[in-house]
Amino acid sequence: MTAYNPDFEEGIYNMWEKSNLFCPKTDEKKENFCIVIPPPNITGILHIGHALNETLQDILVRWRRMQGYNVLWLPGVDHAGIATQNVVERELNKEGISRFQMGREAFIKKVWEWKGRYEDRIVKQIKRLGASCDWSRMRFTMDEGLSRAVKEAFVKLYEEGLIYRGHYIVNWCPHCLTALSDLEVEYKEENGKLYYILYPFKNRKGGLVVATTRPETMFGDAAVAVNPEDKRYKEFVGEDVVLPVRERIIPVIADSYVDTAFGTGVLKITPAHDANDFLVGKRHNLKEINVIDEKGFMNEEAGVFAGMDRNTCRKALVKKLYEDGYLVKVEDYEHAVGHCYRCGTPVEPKISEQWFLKMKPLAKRAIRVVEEGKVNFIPGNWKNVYLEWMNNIRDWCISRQIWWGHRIPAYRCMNCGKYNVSIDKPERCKWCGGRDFTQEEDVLDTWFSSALWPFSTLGWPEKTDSLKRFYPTSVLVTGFDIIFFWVARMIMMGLYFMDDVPFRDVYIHALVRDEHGQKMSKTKNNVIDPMDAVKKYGADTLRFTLSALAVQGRDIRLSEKRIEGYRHFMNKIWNAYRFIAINTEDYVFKGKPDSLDAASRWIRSRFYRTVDMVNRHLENYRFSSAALCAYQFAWHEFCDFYIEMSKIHLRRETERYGTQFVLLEVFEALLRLLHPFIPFITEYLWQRLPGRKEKSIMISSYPQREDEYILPVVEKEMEVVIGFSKAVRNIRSENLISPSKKLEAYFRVLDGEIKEIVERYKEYICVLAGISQITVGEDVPEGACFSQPMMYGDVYVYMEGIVDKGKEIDRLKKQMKKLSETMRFLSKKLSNKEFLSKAPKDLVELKRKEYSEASLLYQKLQEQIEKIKNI
RNA sequence: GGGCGAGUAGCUCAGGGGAAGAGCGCCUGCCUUACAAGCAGGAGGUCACAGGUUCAAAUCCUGUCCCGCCCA
Repeated sequence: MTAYNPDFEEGIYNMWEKSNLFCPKTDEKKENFCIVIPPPNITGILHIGHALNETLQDILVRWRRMQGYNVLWLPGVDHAGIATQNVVERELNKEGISRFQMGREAFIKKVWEWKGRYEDRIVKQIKRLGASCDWSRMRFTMDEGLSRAVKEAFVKLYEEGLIYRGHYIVNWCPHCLTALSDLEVEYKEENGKLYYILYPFKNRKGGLVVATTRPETMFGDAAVAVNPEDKRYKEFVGEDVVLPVRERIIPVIADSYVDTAFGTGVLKITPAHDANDFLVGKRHNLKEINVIDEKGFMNEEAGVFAGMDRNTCRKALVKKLYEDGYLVKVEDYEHAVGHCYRCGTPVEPKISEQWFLKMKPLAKRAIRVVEEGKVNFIPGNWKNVYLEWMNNIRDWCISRQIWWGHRIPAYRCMNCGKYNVSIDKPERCKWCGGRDFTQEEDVLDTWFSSALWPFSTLGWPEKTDSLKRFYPTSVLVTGFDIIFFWVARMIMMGLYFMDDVPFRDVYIHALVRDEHGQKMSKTKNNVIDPMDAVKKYGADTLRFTLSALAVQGRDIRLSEKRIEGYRHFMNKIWNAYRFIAINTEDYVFKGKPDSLDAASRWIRSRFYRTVDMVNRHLENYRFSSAALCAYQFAWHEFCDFYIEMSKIHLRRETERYGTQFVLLEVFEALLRLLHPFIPFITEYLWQRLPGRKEKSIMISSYPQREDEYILPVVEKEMEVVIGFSKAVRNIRSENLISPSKKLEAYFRVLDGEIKEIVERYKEYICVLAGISQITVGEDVPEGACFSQPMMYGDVYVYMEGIVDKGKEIDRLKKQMKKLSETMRFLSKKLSNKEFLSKAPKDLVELKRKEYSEASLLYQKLQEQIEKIKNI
């Protein structure tokens, strides 16, 4: 097969899995390396962001495993409370069934069925990407162990006074019918209206005009407020006004919260339907009048408007206000409106009883560990984002009025009505001794269980070996969108329950966008489904593309063309293998070769330099640099030059073995170097190389810097060889000389050392440049020649009469132009006294040398032009 | 309103004080027995703008303009 075809990928994965290669060894002495996967939601299928996330983790995990670490990559999925409940509900609605008809228990059963289906699907997809997770440790946020951990955590936090139940205004989603945390609300700019409404005084003429974006909440107004400093309204503070339409009497109060510049400087205060008003209400002891029900409909407080939904009511009410003469004016007004991040419905601030987790005490330490570098964000700028949020953190509303999730372990005594919080249902009420309980209906925010993930998955609250061994984990790889939702909360919980950070590094990767920088979304129809890409190009190709694009601090713009481009790299490796296989059919291992040709020593040297760079890049999470560095070596050094040069030595009996040896040696090591990025093809080809010791490349060792193989002298010599070859190639191409035409070349070399190198490696140059014969001398050759002056020496190619004198002169003149620009720049520099005195000495020397070289080349070009003219 | 990031070749992006780099695209020539998913060569950029620091700025500083994201 001459072209790469990734059909073998699935077979390779099965082999790994069957051979148990993903599980950590029990070797106590080895250093541990552990990653817990950011658990994908069970709502649907894997998207390209997951593919990036899994790829980067797998690169780290495979790399460390090969380096000899005791590696655990622990997989799992998240129950994703509201999101999952919504998708399952939508499915049921299609069949005309509502979850309320089914009842809680039957509905939960349905969701578990869904979970089973989608977990399987997601796991299959993660496997298809090549992820080397230890599947025997697969966890689910609602499995038995994790449920136990959640209860344990809740009870402890409650007992220590960090969890409390409170009467508070929260963000309420009228569609999902649940409270949301502050983080789960997305603000979007909307073109609304600002309504100016007259509230007449009760005891005097006139009234106050308030400005509001939400007139329909006025039925819940408890006061109107002005700023105490506002001279315009000072005299009215303490007066009463009459609420239009409802004709309820409410006071005028003064509160510094009021912005004098907003609207008229008079605000209506609706404590039950606005978070800020709620606080004002608390300060002034105002009544909290709820006028909108949980589904967003007006209740009886709205009088004739009762039963309308929020928006219908607004329209009807505005009309009524207008008719009755209360509506002063309406302005267009752009403002941010909060929407439920799961369903997009505008949230309704609502007063209710909820469970909260106090954040300030937990945040304190979580801030310190990041400031002190015990947790390290990469790239570092995310540290500021994290700290900024943590320093302004507010209590976390953790209860949700949904069915799918961890039911809160709080039991209300039917006798005294108080809560007993405990892991299991209590025998007796600790307040009154009652025996009859009902468990709290609410469930916990999904992120509550996710916050425990790095230790709950390792067995907490049991003191397991795994926990001892792998906590703190080594690194968390995730996207910036969940730094607050998840990363921050894990750090707080880890510190609280484990008394140590959950991970030492947090690598924050980019968002994958489409080629135009747009977020991928189904509605825009610009999604690249990772599984489609895998089917079409292979998982290796997708992985390599993603890692090559995974640059720190910038979003990834992915296009199919890009993926296709990197498939060519797989093909290149595939064909390099074919070349080696064809040329080592007779190879039998006979020990280390006694001596090696220069090309072989050179490629080894280049390889180990590459190895060093790749390792350093990976240590710093520079995935893109690491991948591209290996790519550059594999394609542009190993294939472009070494394979070409090896052809000479393979032909000679005495040298054949040594070259075969190094071809195999370096290629085998190159496969190991590339394995974390492209695990399938490297394994597939590695299995086909002779003389392997291990069962799989996965558990072979990762290449590391080997100083004894790095040979600067050989590298320097090969540089000369490549330089001469390129000069000839340039002449050939520029003069449209067919590649099949063998050329005779004359190299004019004055430097003895260079002359010696050229003489010694003539063959390489011949093969690389398509030359039949090279003559080396010191004189300028006679006859018609194309020329290419270089610092090492000048290259001349004989031609029977220069076909197009003008063209050749143009080519040389173009080079002269470049040189003269260089010379002008350098001479300016070198005539600057300050440069000569202040710049580093060796730099000045270097510039001097560059100048003399440039002028020498310039002169040579001029002479050659003259010569051609005279032919 | 506050913060963060970005502006470099036609496109996507590296680089981060000593005169510009890659991939893709483009142009030219080649099926040279590993690879046409390839090989060889080439064109293409006052590094957003304006100041400043420096012998030297794409790179550091200040400001401006655009773009994106986060928070309020």
